[in-house]
Amino acid sequence: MRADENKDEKDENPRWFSRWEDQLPSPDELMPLSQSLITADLARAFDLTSSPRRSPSLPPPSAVAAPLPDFDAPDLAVAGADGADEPARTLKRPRLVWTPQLHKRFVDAVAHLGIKNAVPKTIMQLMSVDGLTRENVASHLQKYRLYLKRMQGLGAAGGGPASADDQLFASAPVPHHFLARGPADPFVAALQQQQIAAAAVAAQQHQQQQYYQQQQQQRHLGYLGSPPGSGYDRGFVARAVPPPALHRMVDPVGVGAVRPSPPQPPPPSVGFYPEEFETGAGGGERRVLTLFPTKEE
DNA sequence: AGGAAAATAT
DNA sequence: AATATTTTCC
Repeated sequence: MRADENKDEKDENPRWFSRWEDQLPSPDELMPLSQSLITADLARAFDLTSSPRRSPSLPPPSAVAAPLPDFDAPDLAVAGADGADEPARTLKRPRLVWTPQLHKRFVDAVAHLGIKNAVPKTIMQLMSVDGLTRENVASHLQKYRLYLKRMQGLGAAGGGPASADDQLFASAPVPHHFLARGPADPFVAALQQQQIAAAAVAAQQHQQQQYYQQQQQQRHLGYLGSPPGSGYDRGFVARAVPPPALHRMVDPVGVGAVRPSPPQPPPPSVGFYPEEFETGAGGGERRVLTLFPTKEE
């Protein structure tokens, strides 16, 4: 089920490189971005204990621009400390959980690729998240597009807060270019604001939730993650660890609504996207792209 | 491969 | 029961 993961290809214009450096390097986002989706279980199953963080066959940057920062893969399950091991039996790929961080990265990738090249494969390559498959991305992209579509519908009507439901998507500011034709609509602007605002909250909540989940799961697995209160946001990528059999969790807090003014979320700096986006290829094309060919751009 | 729909798992 | 993610089909 996992024959080809990252077989890089070739073409990419060194041109964007220059730009990338200008846009991506948001201290906040670049640093913590990469992550390894290879769970400890999986790694073990393959006897890859040493864990060369990177994909063995990860080819030279010449092919896939690697503007996305390198990282320090936070191994989520590093048991072995006090005799707790994880069942590596489950060789099935655990469900990928799209954390706000991951999604952010996804959006970044799409944004910087320009709709033109924003297809599953390229996106995946750009994200360069170990273990991420094309399918994962394709699927997410599908959903994301749907989300954007819905969002476009809102426009300047009497629509209230776009969609407070898609917490995940709300966790990442949608680059304006993604919205087909969205001049300086005050509403759109406001909407963006909301998104951004919600982003922080969403991320936080999601974070908490995730944390909670992990706690539960880990508890079952027998190992503890990072201690609360300190640097809890470690593993950005969380795989749904195949639970033993029982687990029933209902969010203790109302994670369903994102409107009450939270007593503590000082909206951190959410990165914005510069308004670039040109099909830098060939030479001359310079039109604003809209995410997908849903329209006729 | 990409995209959309159907199937599942949570 | 509703979603989030995966798998299948075109």
